[in-house]
Amino acid sequence: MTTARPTGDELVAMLAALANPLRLRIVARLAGGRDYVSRLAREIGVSRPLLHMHLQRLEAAGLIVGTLELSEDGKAMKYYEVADFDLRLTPSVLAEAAETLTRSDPEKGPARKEQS
Amino acid sequence: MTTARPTGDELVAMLAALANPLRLRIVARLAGGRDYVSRLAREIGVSRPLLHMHLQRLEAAGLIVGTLELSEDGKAMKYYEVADFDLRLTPSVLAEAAETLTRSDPEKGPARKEQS
DNA sequence: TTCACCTATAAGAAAATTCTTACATGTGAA
DNA sequence: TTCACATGTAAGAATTTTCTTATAGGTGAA
Repeated sequence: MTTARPTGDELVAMLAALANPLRLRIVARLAGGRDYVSRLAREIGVSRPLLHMHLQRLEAAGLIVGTLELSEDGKAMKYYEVADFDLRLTPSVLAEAAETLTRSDPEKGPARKEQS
Repeated sequence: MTTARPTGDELVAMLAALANPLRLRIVARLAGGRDYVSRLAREIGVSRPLLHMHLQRLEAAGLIVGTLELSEDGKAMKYYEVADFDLRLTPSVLAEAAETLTRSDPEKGPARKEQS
């Protein structure tokens, strides 16, 4: 199971990734089984470039995982599947996560980019 | 406790409301006790109009509740406190929520605004 | 009256997100 | 070769979100 105690920044990234109807439907679809990009695009009814962007966002947040595989007839297929996450959101959980936020903190100067 | 099974749209609104460092810190602060707008703005180090906007966003999502009260010396004070929510995010929970999404569904036409 | 508090909103700049269109690569089969 | 698949990225438009600044109203006390 993925990170039950993410840092504040990680949590924000996860929430932001899920806070979008299309991405929520993508996760829902993948929860029913792994799938590759082109097929997923057809099923959901979205252009491939757009889906590609959303998949990257979800993967960056650690909510899905992609694997590049070769099909029997030699085509490159990128399969995605959901990560087995389990997040709980309560006021106290959020309060704890907020303590590890590094961005947008007026006290410490805003949004220093983390380096490499 | 607030809505353990929100609709897809409600869930997206909640996640969007929490997917912001400043709003996360607002919730964290209120988790430690109720507070009124001006004081909260000073403590967090944000302008009042900006805080006002974020508070509205959080309240619209049902994560905090505001009450207008009169202080002893007759001033209007708007107190906010956290709602007692408890959300669990797993692939299957999200899959279920996604079924009740009304916006951005290519099949049914995108994002019809709900009326009144 | 003027000041120090409290509330709220509007207007516009700035920045981030979302989406489209176009392009480039590769494979196997007709 | 050309077609039908698969992958990916880049550029710009359109939209939304974030933030600042300015404005307006209220109370009580100096």
